[in-house]
Amino acid sequence: MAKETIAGLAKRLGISKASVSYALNGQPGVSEVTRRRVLDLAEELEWYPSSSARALSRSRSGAVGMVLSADPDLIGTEPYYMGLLAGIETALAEGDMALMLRMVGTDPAQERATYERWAGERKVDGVLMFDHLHEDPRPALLDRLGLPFVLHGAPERHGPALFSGTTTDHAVDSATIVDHLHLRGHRRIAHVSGPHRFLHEEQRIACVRRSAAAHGMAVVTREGNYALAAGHDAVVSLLGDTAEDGVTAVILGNDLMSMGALLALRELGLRCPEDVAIVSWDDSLHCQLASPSVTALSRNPVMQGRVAAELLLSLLDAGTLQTRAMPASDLVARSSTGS
Amino acid sequence: MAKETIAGLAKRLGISKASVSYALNGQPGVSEVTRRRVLDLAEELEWYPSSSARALSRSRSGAVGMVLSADPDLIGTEPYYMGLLAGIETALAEGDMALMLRMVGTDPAQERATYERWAGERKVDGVLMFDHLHEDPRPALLDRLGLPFVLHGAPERHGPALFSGTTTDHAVDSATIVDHLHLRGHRRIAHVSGPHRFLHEEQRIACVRRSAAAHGMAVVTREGNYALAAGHDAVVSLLGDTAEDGVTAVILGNDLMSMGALLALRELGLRCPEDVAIVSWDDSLHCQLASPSVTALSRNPVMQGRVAAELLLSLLDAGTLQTRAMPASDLVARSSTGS
DNA sequence: TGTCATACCTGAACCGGTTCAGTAGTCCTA
DNA sequence: TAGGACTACTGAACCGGTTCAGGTATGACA
Repeated sequence: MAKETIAGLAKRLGISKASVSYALNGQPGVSEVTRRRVLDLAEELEWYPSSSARALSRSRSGAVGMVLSADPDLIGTEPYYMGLLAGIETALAEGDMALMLRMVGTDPAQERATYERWAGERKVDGVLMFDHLHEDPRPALLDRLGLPFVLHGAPERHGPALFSGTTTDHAVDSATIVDHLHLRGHRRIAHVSGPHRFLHEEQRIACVRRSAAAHGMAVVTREGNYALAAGHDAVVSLLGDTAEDGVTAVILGNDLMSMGALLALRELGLRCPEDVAIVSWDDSLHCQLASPSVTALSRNPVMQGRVAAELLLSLLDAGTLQTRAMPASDLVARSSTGS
Repeated sequence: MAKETIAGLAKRLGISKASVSYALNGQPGVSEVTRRRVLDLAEELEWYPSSSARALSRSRSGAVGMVLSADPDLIGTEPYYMGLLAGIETALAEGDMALMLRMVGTDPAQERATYERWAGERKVDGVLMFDHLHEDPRPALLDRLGLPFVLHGAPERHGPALFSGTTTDHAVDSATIVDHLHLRGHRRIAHVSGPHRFLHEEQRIACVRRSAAAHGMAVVTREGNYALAAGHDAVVSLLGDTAEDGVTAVILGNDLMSMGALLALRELGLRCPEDVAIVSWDDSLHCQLASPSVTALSRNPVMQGRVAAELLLSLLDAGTLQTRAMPASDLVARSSTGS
């Protein structure tokens, strides 16, 4: 079947292309009876607007882009991103926007090159980004490129927003975790964070310190990279032969490192939660299924993705910069803290 | 900065748009010195072709689409798809194609509506699909819509291919699993498959039966839906109070159901692998981390995604229908079968 | 009756590329 | 020296929408 076009519809109805366009887009300039005739014919012939023609004349691509940077072989292990993606996609679909996905390696230059290309080719109308970095070059880059964006996990700021983004109150989340441990009698805890280059990890570290200090608790910190082995190694270094300080609880930056921590405890002959308690800063099926099951902060990635996408949509069609605070996360108490 | 266009380049160089276009696309019709001048200027001005203009005039969108149908809240639990996605995306990027992702619920009508829309709007040049269904309406639909596609997990066919796709030799995979169990002394096994509406599940059931029969082993089958609870419930029904037959090993259709099976065994007070062995038809971190760790068929989703995407690329630019057989999967022997 | 506002509609330009048909100039060959 | 082949280039049409400036017809009002 040959594709119908606006010109085709116009010819069949004996009217001009312009009228057909006005009718189809609900714009004034056509009578109700003409509009109906156009709409009926369009439906009958299964006419759809050509997305590229529309993109060209409207200078809007109708798509937003998202770059996932991670080792392709490890990407499947992060359920958090899949959840985000699901939330993002449902919100975008409601706003009639398509999602363009790109996966690149861990080299940050690739992510930036992708943005440059997208902007140059006008392939996406906006971009969703994650994880604010220390001295993050990306906001300035995107501003220079004229690409609207939303940063999921933006720093909290007082005063007017510099860009759209979602924020998380790390102080509340930290207090939730630390209080939980304090209540269970822990006085010396460890915090194995993700990489320090992520701003939110720095903030978490500071907030955990503050919350602990308020209870008179001591904190040791280690830097991990979110991989299983990092959690494992950190725990070995904290609690193995060379350890001197009596750490009785470990907070780990994500679910994978928490799993690594459990493995390490088993190797070291330490019982969980009797000897050492474990808390994960990210919930997932892994935390539920592990034995012992792991107490975790539940962050609801689907909802977060949805909110981030909604921010982007409103930025795109109203130009309103805004930040939105994520609701505080709930702690799901499980066996690893003796609950 | 105002966007540069081909017309702008042409004006600056004092030549025609046509020459600029030829020069930029490596087409004949311009002298080498002109080509260089165009290329140099384009680089200097950071010119990129407008994707929508190009799409319009070439009648090619430069994107391929993929619909993931699943409950948004459960999508994160299937690492297999994330791996596929990663493989697909890297292959597409090499072929300079963008990936358009759409997530819909479990209603198959939504998937079909998406294809209709994509075809009507000419938003994608082709589509990647998964999981051949019983009497699958999708190939016929896509043919009618004129949308090229690749079906990952197509039925094996003798004779010319009706469409492009990847195939898996379920007989080999089944034999791998069944032989492994036979070798360990199991004579009565259970097979908890995924939903029968998937063709590959039917084939797996038949192949397991055949492999088992060859060894004189008996097989009981149950149908699951890939969810944790399904694996749990199936095992309870197979091995709980009401069970009569002495099943000593259970094959589960994916990693989640395998985890459910482990939970059920624990509840029933059965030891794994001493009382009952478990094999998962899909490997993942869950299988590695479970205790006992679960013997699983490793399917390498990243590679599979890559192959599927390559098939689509060659279909799009050469029109060659082809099917490609996936290499046989390896069985990763772990504790759940006493390895 | 003339003037004006309004509703409805149209031709043409435009978005930014690709591509076809045609022109001029050069060189080779008979 | 005419003819043909080839190279380098150009103007214009085209892809399929959107949108602007204008053109009629109609009715309201003075």
